[in-house]
Amino acid sequence: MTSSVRVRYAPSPTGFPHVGNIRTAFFNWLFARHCGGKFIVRVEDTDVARTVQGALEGILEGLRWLGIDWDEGPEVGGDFGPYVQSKRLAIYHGMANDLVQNGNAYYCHCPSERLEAIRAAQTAAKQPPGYDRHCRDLGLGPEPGAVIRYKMPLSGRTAFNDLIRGEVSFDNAVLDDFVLLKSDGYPTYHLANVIDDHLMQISHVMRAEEWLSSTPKHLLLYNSFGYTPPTFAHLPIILGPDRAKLSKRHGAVSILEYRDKGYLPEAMANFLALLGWAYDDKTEIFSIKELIENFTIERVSQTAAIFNADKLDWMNGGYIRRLTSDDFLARALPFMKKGLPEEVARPLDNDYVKKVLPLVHERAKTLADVASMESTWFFFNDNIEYDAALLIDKKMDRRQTLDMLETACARLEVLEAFDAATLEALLRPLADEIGVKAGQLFGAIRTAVTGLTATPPLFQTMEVLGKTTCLDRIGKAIGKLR
RNA sequence: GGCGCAUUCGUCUAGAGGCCUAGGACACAUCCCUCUCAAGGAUGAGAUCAGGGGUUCGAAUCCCCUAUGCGCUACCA
Repeated sequence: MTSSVRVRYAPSPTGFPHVGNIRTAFFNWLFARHCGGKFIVRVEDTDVARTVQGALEGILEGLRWLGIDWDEGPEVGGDFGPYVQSKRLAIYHGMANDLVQNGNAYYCHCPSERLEAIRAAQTAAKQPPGYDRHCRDLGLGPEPGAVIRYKMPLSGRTAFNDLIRGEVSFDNAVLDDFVLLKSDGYPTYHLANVIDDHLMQISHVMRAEEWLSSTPKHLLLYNSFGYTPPTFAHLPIILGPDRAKLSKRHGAVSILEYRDKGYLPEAMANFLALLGWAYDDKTEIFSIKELIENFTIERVSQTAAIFNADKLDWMNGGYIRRLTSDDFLARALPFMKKGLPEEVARPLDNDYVKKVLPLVHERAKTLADVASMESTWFFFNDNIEYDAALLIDKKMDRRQTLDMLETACARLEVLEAFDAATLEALLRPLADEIGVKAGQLFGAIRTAVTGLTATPPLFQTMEVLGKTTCLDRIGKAIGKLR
């Protein structure tokens, strides 16, 4: 299917790949793939001061991790390049000059001190802020330190139909004579964005809601250039639990942090898709393929959404459980290797690790959980520490527990095989024989052998731990009780 | 302050005039399963659809006002 749909994700390399940003990229990508159109990545590095080294790499890495590929952009090129704005400066200069020539823009020589002064005066007088258009009709020319400003119409209304919000309109009178070309020779977002979206033949501009207010500026610019504007769709933003814009103090906000914490890309994609989009009143689990099939802008919500970390955990756990054991093993292994601390067990025995991992498979909410103290340390660390009181069941006393453990230990010692089935066949009847509940016997052994009260199934755990280790640890528990 | 956008269970949402005594999911509670923890199953609590006016035989759904939240109001994007 061919389509004239061309959408773009236009990140500024000023920081890490924020989940809100990546979600915007994802919606654009889903839309492009759904329509059989093109998805373009364009780097908007026009703020020299805020550009940070390596930020772009992180953003692209975040995209790749989620499975988002791009048809044109950095690394892959394309017919409308370069896809980095700092390499397109000549284009912006030419276009800005044209605007000055035909009277739609003008040079402004006002120094920043003056701008600050008028802003201060406006705030003091409770006046609406904005440039006072001092240089608008002075017919000034270029000069070091000068900027080019757009000559905003003083009356009229600019309206457009947003695919998500419907009819939106603004009075031109409230709009500023905004800067098009900065004094350092770089364009502002407004200028570069409009020119590039046109030159790259972008059909739909899907961006965060914070851009809604500047859309009339863009529309006016398209008009001044004689361009046909694209269709706009302003996406709801993502908020933190306190309803404030999602930021670092809410915890992880970089998509790569989620990767490093052991979230699966397919779970993350599914979760992100549901932040501002819904298919129907019940379906929640979508593969990437299903997302592409079903994604439409009409079903994007217009309300800001709070990032619900609990639900992400739930979803991630579900995706982890649905992994085949081989797949789980392959994905969890690196987390096991880098997650366990030096003092616990080095070097790691691969065969042994492979026996441990299946036991935590259905219990893990994230891949990193496989290396947590509460889940697997006892498999690798012989110096397990715990309170002896944990050995004793609520309805039993120290003496009874001691006798029970001693009996069990003696029976275990003479066992030839030490697999789960054999252990269960021995221990379950033993509880009856001693006259305690199975849970009471198993509980004491569990604590003796793991130091914990919540673990994977006891017999499988003991099988992996092995006879020597189990007997040794039960022996120590007996010592604690004496 | 001005302008703009938004407002359904704590959270994510379904709902496009009668199907809604508002459905699903997360979280929560209780129960079942069970060697613990998970997982799974069942049940429950939880929203007078921000408030107030209209329009209509009938409104969560349409209109107006108010409130609240958020965004923009930079030579940042």
